[in-house]
Amino acid sequence: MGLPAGGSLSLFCPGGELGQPPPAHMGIPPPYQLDSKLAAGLARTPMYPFPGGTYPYPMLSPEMSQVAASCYMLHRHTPSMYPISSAASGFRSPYPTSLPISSSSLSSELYRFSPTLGGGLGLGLGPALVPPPPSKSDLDSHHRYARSLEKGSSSSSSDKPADSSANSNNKEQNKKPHIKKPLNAFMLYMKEMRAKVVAECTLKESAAINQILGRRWHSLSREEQAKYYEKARQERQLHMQLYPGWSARDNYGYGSKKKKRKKDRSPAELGGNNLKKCRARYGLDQQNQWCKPCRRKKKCVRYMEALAAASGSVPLAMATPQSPCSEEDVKLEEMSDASDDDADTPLNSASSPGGLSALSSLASPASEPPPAPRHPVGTNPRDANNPLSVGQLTSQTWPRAAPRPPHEAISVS
DNA sequence: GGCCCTTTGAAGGGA
DNA sequence: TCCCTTCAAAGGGCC
Repeated sequence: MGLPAGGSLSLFCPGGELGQPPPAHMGIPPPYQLDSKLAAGLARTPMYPFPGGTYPYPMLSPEMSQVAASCYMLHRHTPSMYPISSAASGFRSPYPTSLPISSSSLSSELYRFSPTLGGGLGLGLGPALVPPPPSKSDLDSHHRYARSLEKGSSSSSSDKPADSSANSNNKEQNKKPHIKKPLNAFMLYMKEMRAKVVAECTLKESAAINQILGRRWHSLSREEQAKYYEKARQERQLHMQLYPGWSARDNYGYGSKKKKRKKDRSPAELGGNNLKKCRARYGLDQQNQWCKPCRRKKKCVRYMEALAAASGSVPLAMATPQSPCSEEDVKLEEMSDASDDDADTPLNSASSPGGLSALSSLASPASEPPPAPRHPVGTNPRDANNPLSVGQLTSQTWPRAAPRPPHEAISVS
């Protein structure tokens, strides 16, 4: 593919073309430089194994997927980012009354505003479309907020912001509407593509859907990603205009207790092997067993927790293994698996035949065998007898239209 | 009922 | 400067 002017090719990515998104202050779409952080991030191994595939729908070719995605973008409203609430919900509208927002058509308590709405304050991001009904999470969070307004400081800890030990904080929260963060590029992409993925798959679990979307995001071309980065940049700009004093920090602890999911991992997850970092514990050929921070070349969670000699066990609860919803996703999974390891790690390493067991073992404590994946009969892409098996599929060409370079590895120094 | 899961990216604070 | 944490969306799963 062509290289944008002034750009540089990324060293490696599962999609082969990815790089680092531009800094927030840059108004230009990528060329994204791939730094080590991103490279490590790209090497993530999804926590949801995708052992089997159900292909209930005719699959779009990658090209068609992209076309469909583009069409989708053209015709579907990009839901607004920022909630505006009715009086019934107990929220104040966070929007200036001068904003060209019409909520007359809203059927819900929530209204989401987007730069795309009505031309988006001249940003021209897209057509004005009817906002979608509130999502479950919207309702969850906003109900939480509404409850917090009602309950005040007498609510349970789970209803209070983690840093709201003081009533003053609560009062402050009561006064402030919740202004949501502007969506980043990937979130915008997810919003657009989620419905399509859901339609293609039998999956409905968002966690699984998000994994697919994450893979597809990596498989997007730079230009395609650039569209979303640009959208996100404009969203942020608009958000800054609307809420000059707003900080993402304002939302910390909003509506619920502080989340510390990642850090709460316990020794059980450590596999019982304590004071060794993942690299030393599992070796380079079993990087799929590494904790995420190690994969990202960051501090080893397991090591740190072992150091802290944390007690209690909170094994990472894994959701039911889901199926990739397309051959493309199967292949993306393969690529991702491969990218998790360095170049010296074969696609199907001995430690992780097919990669799935490794994924599962990553998800579960080493001492516990992962739950058997549920494969619809004949749909397991790992099944050699399956015409859609990975073995069959990986002999085919890369799904994307653009030719994919062979895997290039980022050396782990 | 409400948090968790999962994904990437942005942002802010701390070291 | 790097690292860590939180939050954006989404909705089924699970306690």
